[in-house]
Amino acid sequence: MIPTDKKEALLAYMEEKGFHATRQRDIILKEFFRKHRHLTIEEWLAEVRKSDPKIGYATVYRTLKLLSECGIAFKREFGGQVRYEHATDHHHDHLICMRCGKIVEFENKQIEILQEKVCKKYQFKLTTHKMELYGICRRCTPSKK
Amino acid sequence: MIPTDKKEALLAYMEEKGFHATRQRDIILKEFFRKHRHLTIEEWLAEVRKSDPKIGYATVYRTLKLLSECGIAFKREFGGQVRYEHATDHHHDHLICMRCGKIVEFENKQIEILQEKVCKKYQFKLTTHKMELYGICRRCTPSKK
DNA sequence: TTGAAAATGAATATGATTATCAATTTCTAA
DNA sequence: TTAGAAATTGATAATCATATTCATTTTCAA
Repeated sequence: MIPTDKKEALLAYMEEKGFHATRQRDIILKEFFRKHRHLTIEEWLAEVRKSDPKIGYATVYRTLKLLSECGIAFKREFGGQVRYEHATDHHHDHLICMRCGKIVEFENKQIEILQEKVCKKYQFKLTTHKMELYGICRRCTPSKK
Repeated sequence: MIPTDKKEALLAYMEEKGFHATRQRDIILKEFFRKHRHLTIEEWLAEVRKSDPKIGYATVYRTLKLLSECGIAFKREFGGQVRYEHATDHHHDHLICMRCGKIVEFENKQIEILQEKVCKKYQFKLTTHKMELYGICRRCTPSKK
């Protein structure tokens, strides 16, 4: 369920920092990998509490931060809401349905090449970017019958 | 100083809504057009208070919201900070220097065409998008001498 | 097993934004 | 011009998401 390499990365990071393994962190890690989604902290908290209703708000905050520090999670911000998603080794952006909230990850090398071009034009050295496409997904589009 | 058409747009909007003209709104509008920048509310407040130190926080919030409602300003969000910029008739995105905070507006039709393509691929109907390129501007790049 | 260090979770603090409300200002209509 | 209804202001309080504090509990190395 939990990818071995991710688990090891976390343990190595905790070892290095002198952090302790705890029941709560185990639960949160397990729940994090059970869902392949881009959930808000509120939503992750709800998931985690299905396993242990006593887990606190702050612990979820702290543990998601920990997961992003050791490269297991990415912290994202869509429309003012912080979300944590599974880290990937390739860069990707997001397509968001404004009606149902569905989020699709996509990659487009051509766009990234053009972004580099824009930066060159303005003499900027590109470090990172943020791109979100907002629209209406197929399921939310009224059919034309 | 204040573009006539913008001033008229605001007056028409206020007329329609039954809003009153006030000294504070005049000052804020004037200051808004004095600066061609993407300032935060905090920063606009500071500008406005140079003309009238008694103007309150809430008034600036409300008036910038008013300006965006009638199409004079655009509300933006960079890195968790809300900013208000001059409205333009063409869509544009932003290039942001991570060191000095310099913001450059740019337009790139090719990227927008590719964004449409991505949406088509995932069967989304594109409504709007958000793209920010973060980097280091020329002035902030150490020269290689 | 023990004690130092870290983690938890409840509560509180913070920072940005929004709402409340009494006092003031604007504007319409007589 | 003026009265009064409606809107605005600005100080303050409320809200919301996130971060911090701290006493208690847990972990882990010796």
